[in-house]
Amino acid sequence: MSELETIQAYYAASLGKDGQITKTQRKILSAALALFAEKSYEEVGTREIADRAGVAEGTLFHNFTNKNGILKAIMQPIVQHILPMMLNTLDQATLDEDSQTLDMFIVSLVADRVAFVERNRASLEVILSQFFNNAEDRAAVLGMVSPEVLTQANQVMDRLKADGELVDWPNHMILQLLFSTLGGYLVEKVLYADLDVYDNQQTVHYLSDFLVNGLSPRRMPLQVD
Amino acid sequence: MSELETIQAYYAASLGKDGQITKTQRKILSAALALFAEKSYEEVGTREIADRAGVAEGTLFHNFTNKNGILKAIMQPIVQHILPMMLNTLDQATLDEDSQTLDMFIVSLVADRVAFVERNRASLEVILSQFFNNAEDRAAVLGMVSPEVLTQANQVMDRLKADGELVDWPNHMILQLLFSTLGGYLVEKVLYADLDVYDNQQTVHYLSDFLVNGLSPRRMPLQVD
Amino acid sequence: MSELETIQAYYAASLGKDGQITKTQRKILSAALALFAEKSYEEVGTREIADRAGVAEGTLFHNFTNKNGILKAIMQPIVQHILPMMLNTLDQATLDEDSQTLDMFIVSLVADRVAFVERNRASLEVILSQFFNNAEDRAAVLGMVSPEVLTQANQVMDRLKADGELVDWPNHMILQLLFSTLGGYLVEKVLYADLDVYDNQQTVHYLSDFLVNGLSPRRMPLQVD
Amino acid sequence: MSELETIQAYYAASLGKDGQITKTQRKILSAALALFAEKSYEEVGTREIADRAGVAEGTLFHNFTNKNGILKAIMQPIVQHILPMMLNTLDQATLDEDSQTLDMFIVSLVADRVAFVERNRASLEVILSQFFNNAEDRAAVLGMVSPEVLTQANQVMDRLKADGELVDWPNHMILQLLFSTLGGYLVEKVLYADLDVYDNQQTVHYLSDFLVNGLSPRRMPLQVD
DNA sequence: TATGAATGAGATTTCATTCAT
DNA sequence: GATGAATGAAATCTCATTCAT
Repeated sequence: MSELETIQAYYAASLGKDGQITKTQRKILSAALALFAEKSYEEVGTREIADRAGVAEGTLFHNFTNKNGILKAIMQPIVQHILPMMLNTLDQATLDEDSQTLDMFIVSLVADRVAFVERNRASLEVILSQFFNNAEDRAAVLGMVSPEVLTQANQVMDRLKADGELVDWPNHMILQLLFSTLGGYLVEKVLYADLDVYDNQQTVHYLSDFLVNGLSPRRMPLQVD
Repeated sequence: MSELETIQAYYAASLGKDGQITKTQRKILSAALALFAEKSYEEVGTREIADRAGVAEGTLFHNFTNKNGILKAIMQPIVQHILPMMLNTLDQATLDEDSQTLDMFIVSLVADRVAFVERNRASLEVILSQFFNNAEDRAAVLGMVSPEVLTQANQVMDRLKADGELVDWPNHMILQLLFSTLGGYLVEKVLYADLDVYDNQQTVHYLSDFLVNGLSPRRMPLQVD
Repeated sequence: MSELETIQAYYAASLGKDGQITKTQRKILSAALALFAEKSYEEVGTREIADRAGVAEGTLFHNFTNKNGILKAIMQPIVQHILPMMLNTLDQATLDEDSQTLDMFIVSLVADRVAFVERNRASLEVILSQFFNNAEDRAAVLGMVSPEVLTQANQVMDRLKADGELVDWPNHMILQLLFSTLGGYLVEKVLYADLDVYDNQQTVHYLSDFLVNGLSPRRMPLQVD
Repeated sequence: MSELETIQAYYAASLGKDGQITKTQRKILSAALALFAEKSYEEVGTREIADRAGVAEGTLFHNFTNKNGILKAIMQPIVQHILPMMLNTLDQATLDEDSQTLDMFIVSLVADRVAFVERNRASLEVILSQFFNNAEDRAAVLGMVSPEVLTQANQVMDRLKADGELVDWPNHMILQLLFSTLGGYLVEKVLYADLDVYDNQQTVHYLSDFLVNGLSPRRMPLQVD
């Protein structure tokens, strides 16, 4: 949970010489992030970004190579950290204790994700939009799932199955259901920032409980004809 | 399941005078659909559509008011039918029998959705992309959920809860989990058309079982601290 | 001498589908040629070309891929024909008669070149300018001298030397002197279109005579210390 | 031959207050000269010059009024000295002795030019390029030929003609042929710096011999029909 | 109905130049 | 004197749309 700082904190790493982000760059990124979240990347013009940031249009290109460079600077930190982070927790779970149950594993996983979404709504909205609109960006996001991490995830799932903690379905399907549940929460949160009906603790409870029950081993499998 | 025809079938209704769709219009819509699915709406030019359709650029504007009109013609039938359809099944479920269980309800719901996604991959890819990229289109899609339908859905859920068939969580959260699971499947299917690992029957089984178990009433709720 | 038509005649080959050059394209090329000759390629804007041609700026790009495409369309016919043409005459000279003298060879060579320059002053001005300013264009022009043609030229010179018609210097140097004399005439003509002091016949006489005497075998070589 | 120093030596005169050129200015001019020779004036940006010179972009404008000021500083010394120099030799020739022959006159003329080109290849490449690309710069170069010098040149030619040393053609044409031969050598040298086939002494011999024979009085004029 | 040349507003990007530090 | 971030005008090019044929 220590790694769940705000995305803004990562800007520094990808910009400026010594990890320093200048005031101007912050103004530009902030304006661009707001606009990209309001509309879409394609619908926002560089003029508009410059105006909102209170700088000249040329200044954008003095600080970023491209209009696309601005987008990258917004996405990069998330793309470079969100998935590793999500999968790092998996790692933790593996190492912690052999006797770990599905409960504990899923609860900690969900809690981290919920907190992260909560803190980075705007950036995630941009990423989400790009993910579905731009094949290249999609590839970038998905490319973060390294083979090793997948192997690790599979090991965790296999162990949980062997321990009788996890339903005996293909790992691929289990992952899909896990991502669906978290992704659905993300979408809800990102698109309806306004209506914050439930508090986070409640949300963590619902999502975790749903996943644990949905993925626990069955006594009697359901019959489909 | 009777309503699960291909989207293309709806084109006629939204075009031409008397529900007739001309050969030219079909060529254009078909080319545009393929291109919008390959890239994104913004990245596809009218020149490109005309080329692929084998007509002149001007012809596009004789048959559709706008470039956007082409997109609408592609989305409209889905947007006007998919959600009503999804909620119609809810309706069916309500009316059928009082003694219905969560099992039966969810299985039929999932089966219909899976079959529909299977048949309309390309169109759904376009809609999905637009949904996350264009606030207006998103509103259009979401606007389809009429208050009456929501009322209906709530009634079903309330009845299932009263019958001890459904976990006693807020209806809003239950719907979110339902849509997440189906949406996750949609995304997987739409983005990875290539890798068709599991057959549909299997998929219906996994999704349904996951939902039924996840949404069944608990004997002992999970503890979160 | 039959090939010395105006450059404009070659435009057709490099444009339009069936060798047809449209009215609009002619207007654009004509305006661009005039402007490129007045100023330089870099100093002429597309707006300016469009204005002078009496068309919209977009029309330029409807008819040519690039601003550079316009330049190419102006240069291409010359580059593709001028050097082959110049060297064709060499070919003629070789084939015509064995008994040919340096006199006859040079006179026909010079006469053709002079007529050609006379007719295509503006286009040649553009080419000349590009030749000295753009490495790529220079390569294009020089690339026209195919190895075969060089071989041919060398054969002619070797034969003339053997016949005692040509000074016994390296072929490379003889070619340089030939091109210098013709090139100097070209520059003079192109840069000072106004002052047409001498008529063409006179010019042909001076250049030819200078070359013949300069390149005839020596009785007594000049001493340099 | 005493005046054939390197162009760099003239920089001092046109810069700084008292003919002093600072270290920074030298760095800038050196970088700019290299770049202008590699590409063309228009294609080289101030950023690029600054980078190559190892100074800040702003420093360029502290030392030169303009980007164009840098170009001028490079060209000025040549333009202000090369032509005067070339014509000075004419002057020398005139004054030296009455009994001078065409031979001796041309040999000394050519030898000086060849040595000069040899030493100032890069600067001359820039000038050559500008000469054909920029009307203003061309005027500047040509403007250096003062009427007096022309008069002087004409006197030399007239005397040589009277002495039966020079062919009886218009002086204008004789000058053109002289410049063509030297200019052709310049172009060859400047554009193909790499392939240095012949040594200078040989080159001087060829060029001089060619000019002397080409410009000696004829016994029997060539017939053109 | 279909065509495709023409349009012109608008988008991104470059670049010489300024100026506060 | 030197710096380099900021500037904004101008340049090239794209693209949905119109309209005469």
